[in-house]
Amino acid sequence: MSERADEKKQLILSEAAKVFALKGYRNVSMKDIVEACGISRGGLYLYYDSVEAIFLDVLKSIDDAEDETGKNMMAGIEDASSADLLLWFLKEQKKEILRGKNSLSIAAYEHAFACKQAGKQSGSKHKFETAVLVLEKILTRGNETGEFDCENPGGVASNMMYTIEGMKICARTVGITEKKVDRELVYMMRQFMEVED
Amino acid sequence: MSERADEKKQLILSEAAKVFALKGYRNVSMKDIVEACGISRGGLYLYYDSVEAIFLDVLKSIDDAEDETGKNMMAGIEDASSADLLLWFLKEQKKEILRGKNSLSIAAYEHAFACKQAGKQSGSKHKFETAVLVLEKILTRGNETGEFDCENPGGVASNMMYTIEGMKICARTVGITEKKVDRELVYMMRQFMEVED
Amino acid sequence: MSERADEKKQLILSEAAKVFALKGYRNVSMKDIVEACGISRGGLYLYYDSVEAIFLDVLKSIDDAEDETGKNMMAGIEDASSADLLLWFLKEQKKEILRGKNSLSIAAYEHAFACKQAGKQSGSKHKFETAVLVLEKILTRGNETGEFDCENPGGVASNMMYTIEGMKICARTVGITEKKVDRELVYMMRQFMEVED
Amino acid sequence: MSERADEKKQLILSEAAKVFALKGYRNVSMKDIVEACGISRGGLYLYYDSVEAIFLDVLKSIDDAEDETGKNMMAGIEDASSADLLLWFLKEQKKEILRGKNSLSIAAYEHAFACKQAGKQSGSKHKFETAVLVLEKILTRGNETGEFDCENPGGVASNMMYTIEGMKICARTVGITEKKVDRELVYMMRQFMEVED
DNA sequence: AATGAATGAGCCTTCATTCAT
DNA sequence: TATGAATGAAGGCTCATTCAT
Repeated sequence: MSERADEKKQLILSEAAKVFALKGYRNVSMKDIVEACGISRGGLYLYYDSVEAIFLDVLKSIDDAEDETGKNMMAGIEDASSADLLLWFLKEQKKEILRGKNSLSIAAYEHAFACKQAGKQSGSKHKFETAVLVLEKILTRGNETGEFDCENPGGVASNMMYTIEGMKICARTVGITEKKVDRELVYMMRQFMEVED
Repeated sequence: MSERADEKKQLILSEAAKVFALKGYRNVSMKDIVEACGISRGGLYLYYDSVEAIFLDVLKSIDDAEDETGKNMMAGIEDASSADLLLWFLKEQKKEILRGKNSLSIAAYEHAFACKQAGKQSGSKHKFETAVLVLEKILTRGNETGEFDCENPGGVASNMMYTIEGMKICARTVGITEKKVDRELVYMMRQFMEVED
Repeated sequence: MSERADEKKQLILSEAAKVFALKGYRNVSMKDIVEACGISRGGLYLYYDSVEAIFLDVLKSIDDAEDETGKNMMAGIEDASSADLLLWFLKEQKKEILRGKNSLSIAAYEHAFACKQAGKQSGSKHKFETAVLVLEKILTRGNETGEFDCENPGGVASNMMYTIEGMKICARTVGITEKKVDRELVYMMRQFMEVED
Repeated sequence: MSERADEKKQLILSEAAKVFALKGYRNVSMKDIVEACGISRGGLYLYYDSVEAIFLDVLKSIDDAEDETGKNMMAGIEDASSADLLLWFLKEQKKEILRGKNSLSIAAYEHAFACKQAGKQSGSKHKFETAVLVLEKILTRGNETGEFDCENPGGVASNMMYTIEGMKICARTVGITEKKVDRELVYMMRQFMEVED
């Protein structure tokens, strides 16, 4: 693919991302994206065959960006305390939980469901498992440094991520308050460390 | 509404429920339901104006049925131990988590998202909050009988329900195994009672 | 037809007349009439096969009633002056012109057009021609009594009715004011009699 | 709008005009127009959103054409006598009155009624008022040149147009003969000029 | 590469009409 | 007679996808 084409794809992805954040996945038609990008219907088809193809690429590009951020973060604070790492991690999760619009999460859920219905495999698996692993690593390190006292880092990590995932979905369906999120996060941390209110 | 019409509605609801379980919410058209029910297009409109109206009634009829079951269960085991009640509660949740197809949960999520996008209010809030309350009541009673040792029943209940909700959504997106569910449930119970592996 | 059935038809006609006055002809469906009459769909079909059949009967019943009124009026005022008769006639026409809603005239036009399109004959011909004849008779009598000075009563009568018909249709399309109607009527009368402003 | 699109619109308008002339306004569906134009359903929607939008544009294009003709006519015969202008004007009106099919007038009436029922404003007002003004101007000029003797040109003009409008509607409902039209026109002209039979 | 007009399938909705009760 | 549930045709509209330019 030429450099020119690559730029075009970037344009499409960044505009499409806004559309998905605003309208979810199921409500987005090729027309929406075409209009958001300011290109022609046929032009879009030169790069992507379907809304789904675009969405998958949007997700991928965002994941790549997040991985990058994550790595930089990790690298930049290699000498940070485990508690700091944990706080950073949970703060990110909290942001994601509370980010209602401007977030692709609803679109991602919708897409996952559409895949399920069609018998396809959605791409969200990797993201969740990665988060569990990162969390587990932080806990383990905290155990080593004596910051945490966590018998079963793997189990705790996976429990925490399920709870966080539960809050994420609840925020998008039944609703949740920031206070509630904070309470849950503190509750989780108490399992292996001292937290003041 | 005549009894005749009521029977027809029951037919529609039960057939539609199967369709929603199979195809989710967004993929279901009036045509799908019409065909599933073996009635005419116009005939369906005599009873329901839209797919959404049908879906809401399907949900309601199921909730009613569940409330009924729940009450009977509660009544039938009023002298059951709190531990038994908790086990029954968690077993129900586990079933719901693992019930992939044959479940309306995906459709319910999709509907909640569609509501969100349209600025409407989905009906799932009540269900979640009720579950938290039931769980809290069980925990409190267990404290009183000395079966459980749970300092903060409200907090634990809400934490447990978020975790369960997280597993539910994960089961429908990234996938989850029964073993994993069991491990999480045991982990949760360990917070306030003795559980053997 | 039994007396019972006749009463039912009367009910239908009187309710339907209101509907036609309100919604015109083309916007009226069997359902509208059924609802207005408070009878069943099938019940209506026992008496009338179509909206058109009902409308024609409504027109007929109204024409009959008007003929009756007209005859009574004519009889009751046989010794009235021709000028008085003319004034009564024009007053009736004015009322009809200005009666926007609450009038079947739009429905009648719509029906006539529908007939035209379908190659049928509408029933409005008779009404118009009758009016011309009545007017001509009044003018002729006025000539005889010396009240009017009208060389060509037939021509004037037909001219006046076309003008009145023109105002009627304009009232329903481009709009017309009462003042304008009065001015036109006075203008017409000046052709054969003295009229003060 | 590109030239290409403009041509397409022209095609649609000219085909649609035939359809409206043949079937009136209320009997015309998008499907009718689509078939008349030989294009696809979706294709038509690229240019017009509704039958009404098409009809309004048809009317407009015809009005524009008529304005053009009128101007040319006026220009070409600036030195014509007022009597000639009047004759031309009345001849046009006569043509319009007698043009049964091949005329959009029924459709225009139907549309006006549909607007009335829907509480909208139909566009026919302008046309009528313009005609009154033109006629008044002709009469006034005729007075100045001594060709006519008309005390009240405004009143006469409006009276004439109501009568003409009456004939127009009668031609489409109760029917009218050419002879009858001629007689009326002569009758009107006699009000302010000498006319031989 | 890029355009955007055009297609046609598919869904939604209404309504005249029939028919078993 | 009377009911009103049921039907299916018909019309409205949208959208993914293609294709000539």
